Amino acid sequence: MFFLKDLPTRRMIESYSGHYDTDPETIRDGLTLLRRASLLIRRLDAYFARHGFSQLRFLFLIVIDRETDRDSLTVGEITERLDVSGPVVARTLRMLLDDGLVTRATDEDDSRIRHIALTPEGRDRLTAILPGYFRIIADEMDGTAP
Amino acid sequence: MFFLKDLPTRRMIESYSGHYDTDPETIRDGLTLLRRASLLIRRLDAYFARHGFSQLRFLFLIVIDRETDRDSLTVGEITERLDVSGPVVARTLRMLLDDGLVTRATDEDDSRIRHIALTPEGRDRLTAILPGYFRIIADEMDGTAP
DNA sequence: CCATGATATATATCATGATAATAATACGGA
DNA sequence: TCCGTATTATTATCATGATATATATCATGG
Repeated sequence: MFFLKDLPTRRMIESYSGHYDTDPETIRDGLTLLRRASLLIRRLDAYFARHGFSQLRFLFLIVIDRETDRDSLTVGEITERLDVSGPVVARTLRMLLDDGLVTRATDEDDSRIRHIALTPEGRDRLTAILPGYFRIIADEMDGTAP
Repeated sequence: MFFLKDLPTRRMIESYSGHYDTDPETIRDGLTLLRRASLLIRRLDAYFARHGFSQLRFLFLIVIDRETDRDSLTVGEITERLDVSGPVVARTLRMLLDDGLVTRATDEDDSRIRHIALTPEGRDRLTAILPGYFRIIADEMDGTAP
C-alpha cells in the first residue's frame, strides 16, 4: 500500500530529484500508479471483509478453481501461484479448512504432500463473490468509482 | 497488495464474468494495474528496509519536509495527509522520536496539540534515501526494472 | 464556574504480512 | 543399508496495518 493522500506536484518532485537523472514526469506517473492501485485495493479489501473474506482467501480459492485439468493443488503449488510466504499460505489454509471451504488430503505416494481441493460450499462462495469483485474493478477503471 | 503472480487470461476472465455486465478487457487492465503496483511496492519496501526505514516512516518525514511555509505539523495534520489510522501514526511517531529523526513539542495555547518537526538528522536521512527511491520508481516505469 | 460534550493524541488488542526454526518424510551415495 | 541432505509443510515469533477504547485538555451552556 502507498499511503500518501496528495501526490507531490511536478515542481515538488523536481525540487527533490532535480539534480539526479530521473525524469519528474516519470516519477509522477509511478506515484499515480501506486496511489490508484492502493485505492482500488482498499475498496476490494472492504468488499471482501463485508463478505467475511479476505483478498488472500479469495485468491487462494481462485487458483485452485482455475486449474483446468485438475481439481486440487498441493500446498507448494498454491504457494508458487500466490506471492505470499509459505507460513501465510499454511495459516490461510487452516482458516479455509475451519470454514469448510477446502479439503486437505495426504498424497498416497509421498506423505509430506497435501492435496487441497474446493468443497461445493467453497465453490459457491467463490461464485457468489465474483460479480461484485469484477464490478468494483470495472467501476474503478471507468473512473465511475466514488 | 495483490498477491496473484499470474493474471488470468482474457478467456478465464470471460468464463468467470461472462454473463455479467463487466468488460473482460477492463478487468484485465485493473488486475494489471494492481499487479504492477504491488511489484513496485515490494521493491520500494525492500529498499526502505535495507536502509532501516519503512515506506510509512519515509512518507511521515516527507509530509513534514514538503510543507513550504512551516517547519512542523501537528499529529492530526500528519494523519490527514497520510492514509493510515491515527494509532499507526502515533506508533510511527514514537519510533521516529526514538531514532532522533523528529522532535515533538507541545503547543503553547492548547496542550493537547503536539508539533512535530524534523531534526537535522531526519532531514539528512531523507536526503540520503530520496535518489534511490526515485531511481526504483523510474526503473519500474521504464520497464528497465529487473 | 463547572458539568458535559468535543477534540487531540495515545494505548490495547487483533489481523495478517514476514523470516527463522522445526517436524516429518523422501532421496541418494558410501 | 543407513547417514546426511533436501523437500514439504507447519509452528513460533515479529512487524505493521486496523478498530475500539482511554486519557487529557478544551469549549460551552446552564
